[in-house]
Amino acid sequence: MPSKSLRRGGVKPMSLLQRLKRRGWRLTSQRRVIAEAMDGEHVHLTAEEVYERASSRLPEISRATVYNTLNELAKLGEVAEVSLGSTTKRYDPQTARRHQHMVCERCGATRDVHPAGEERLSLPAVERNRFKLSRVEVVFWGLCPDCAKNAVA
Amino acid sequence: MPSKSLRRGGVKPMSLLQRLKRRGWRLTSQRRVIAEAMDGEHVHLTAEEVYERASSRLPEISRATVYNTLNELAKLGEVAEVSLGSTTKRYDPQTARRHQHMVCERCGATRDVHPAGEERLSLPAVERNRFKLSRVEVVFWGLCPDCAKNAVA
DNA sequence: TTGAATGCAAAGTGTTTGCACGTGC
DNA sequence: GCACGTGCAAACACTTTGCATTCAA
Repeated sequence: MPSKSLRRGGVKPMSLLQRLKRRGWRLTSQRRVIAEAMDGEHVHLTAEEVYERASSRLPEISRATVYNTLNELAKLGEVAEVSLGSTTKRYDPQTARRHQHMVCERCGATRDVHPAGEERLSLPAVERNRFKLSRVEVVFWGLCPDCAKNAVA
Repeated sequence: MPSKSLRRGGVKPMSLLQRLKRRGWRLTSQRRVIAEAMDGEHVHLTAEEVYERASSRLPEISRATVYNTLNELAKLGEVAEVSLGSTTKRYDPQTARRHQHMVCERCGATRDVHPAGEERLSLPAVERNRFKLSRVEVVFWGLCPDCAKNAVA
């Protein structure tokens, strides 16, 4: 029986670590635990959260290394910096598959969403104001099931 | 001859200051210069930029007052906090008319855009994952005319 | 008059950086 | 071996806060 990700019609994407190895990225233990800490779907950690996860596996790691590494990964395009409401940066390792985000206004829970290829990059000429558009970022806001339940009161 | 904003079919919106007076907001000189500093279309200032503009008119104003006031205006819903890439908050006084943003990836120039009422709040049920959606935020990224010109190289 | 707003300075987050030391390739 | 990564601590950028003073209503 095929795995869920295969059933959805795609090829299972490489892990972040695999992608970095393939690039010939110089692989230290610090970089490995960072890459492992932030991999997965629906994962959008802050630098501090990456640090917590990484240092539970490698206690001598420093915050500076986490910050440096996250910046480098972002520059390489292997993770994406996302805002999602707060001013604290979050990092999204899902760069292979174009997607958007859905965020709970109450608790901040965030999920990746994959709309059916609709979002066109078009804008009426008057509004476009001679900008050359390259991408559009979409965030859906609402209440997650748990918060919606408790919000009835 | 009607003004441009009238020709576009809308009623000219009240200024931020007018809206605050109507609310019976306690009006100090500091609050007045802050409201005047950040009003207008396509205006998305940082707190520091508001402070600069305000203190050029009222040199004794303090940053703390600017920050306190911006937070209060945001809580009242009279300005919106927007992120737009950087980790520094920006403040948008255009709360009357629902709109989105278009940002230059190179220089950060930001314009309000008003799409033709398309953005539906729908998402396939599978993707919606039982979230109760309330709004969608859209940011168009690209190059402004000036940066597009210089980017040919 | 009085509760609310202000200014100052200190403290609190989140992030970057200079430099000596350590290490993967 | 050496270029590059790491750790530390200090610096930096942005924002919030405690408290005494001032002021709009």
